[in-house]
Amino acid sequence: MVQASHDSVLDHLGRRIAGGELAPGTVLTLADLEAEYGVSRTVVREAVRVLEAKAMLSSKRRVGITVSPMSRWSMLDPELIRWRLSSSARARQIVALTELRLAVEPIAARLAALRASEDQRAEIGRLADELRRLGAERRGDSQEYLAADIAFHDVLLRAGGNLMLTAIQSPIAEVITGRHTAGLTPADPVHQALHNHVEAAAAIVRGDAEAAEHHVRGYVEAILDEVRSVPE
Amino acid sequence: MVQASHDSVLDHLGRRIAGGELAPGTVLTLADLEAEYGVSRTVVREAVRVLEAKAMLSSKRRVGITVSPMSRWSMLDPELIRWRLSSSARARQIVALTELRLAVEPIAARLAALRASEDQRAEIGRLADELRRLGAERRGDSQEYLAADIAFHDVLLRAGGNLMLTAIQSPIAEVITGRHTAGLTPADPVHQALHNHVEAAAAIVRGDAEAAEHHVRGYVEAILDEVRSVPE
DNA sequence: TTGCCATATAGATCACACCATTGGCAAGAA
DNA sequence: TTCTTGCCAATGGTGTGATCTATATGGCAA
Repeated sequence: MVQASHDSVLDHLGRRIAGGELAPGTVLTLADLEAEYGVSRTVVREAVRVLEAKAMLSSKRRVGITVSPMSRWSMLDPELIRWRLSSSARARQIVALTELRLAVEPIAARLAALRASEDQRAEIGRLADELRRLGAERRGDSQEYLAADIAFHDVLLRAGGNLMLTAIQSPIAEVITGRHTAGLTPADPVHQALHNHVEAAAAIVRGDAEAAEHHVRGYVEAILDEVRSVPE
Repeated sequence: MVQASHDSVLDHLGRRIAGGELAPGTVLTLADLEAEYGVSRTVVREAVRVLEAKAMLSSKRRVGITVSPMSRWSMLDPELIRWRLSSSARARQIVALTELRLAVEPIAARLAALRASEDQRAEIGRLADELRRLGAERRGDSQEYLAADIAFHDVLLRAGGNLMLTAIQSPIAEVITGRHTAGLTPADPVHQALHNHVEAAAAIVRGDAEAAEHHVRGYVEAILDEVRSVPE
């Protein structure tokens, strides 16, 4: 658990940088930040250290604290992804994240088909059934559908047994939720996408790596087409 | 720039956790760490904050600082990847990282074929030529080959224009270097792998996304087979 | 047995002091 | 004028003591 003061300074500063308000090259000083946030040096320093660890800032004696060029940032950092999702770069970040999903999810599905435990296979099958059922009942925009959708992707990524692939679960969940909250999920799910979910689940259950990879790629490609068509 | 004291404490503590010496559930206190490393609270606190940001530690009043379960860690964090590569989990980490490459590199190649700038296409072509030349001269184990190999993957990932995909460049470079340093790269490169590099480059140069993806997948699959055969 | 409360504990924050580094300026040399 | 040298002041880095705050825990009472 982290405290309010540190957390809020870190979060606010992180957002300002991620959102471009503090452009790369901008120089700050500890004294400035102390005064601005009205907190002690300790708090500011610790926040700066964390942002330094994400390669968003770099501090040098006699110079100050400089905002690093975006190309250096640890873009896979979940916190940074969240900040960018809540910034004006949101649309671009969603596309980038979906491209990452297009890379990761099919491979995770392949691994899941090979390595998932019995419990995980059962869980994936169950969740796919639920998605299908809710879809058939035209409840694709319900809370239950959202929960099942998130759980489905969560198990899928975890079942692959690769913690690095699992690591993008939380940003994915956030995007799915965001899409739902924005009212973009239709009550009547797109037939092909739902079909791919169900087929992917079936393939994982029976251990068919090729099919699992193929069907997952199918639905992520559909999502990618969709998010690319959203204007920035 | 970060200072010696902070850096070394962070690095050492990070390694101990990443390497499993400090198992999840282990409870530390600031006072312990202060005494152990012989530095002030400030330094320890900042190191702990950074590890907290990577979800490797969590601190709670009246309890202390607890090592978090591995499933929570930000496994895509470059620093954490480096720590794991230098721990006893090295072999497993290399396999996991190669599975990630299998996901990411083909997609990056596809995007590169679609989006690379003229300069980047030229650079990729040039690097592939150099790899082929050095390979033909049986200099696959030379420094030049290593440098060209790293540069090739670097441009490939960057040319896709997705900063999240680019972000795994440095761990990949580290693995390639590690493989080279360990003397695992033959003077006479495996023909098929080299061929796939050259074909992938040609495909990117001419903007053929399908072929680029296919050839990159080809060589990453070969690498994956290889690293999986290494005993832990 | 259950629930409340006092208390000790450990992190969170603050304020201050001093150190180490170094960018930039000024003086002097070429 | 241009370059070198050396000093100075600014700024982050580290250390320390004090105080605040949340909370795990044990003891007491109902």
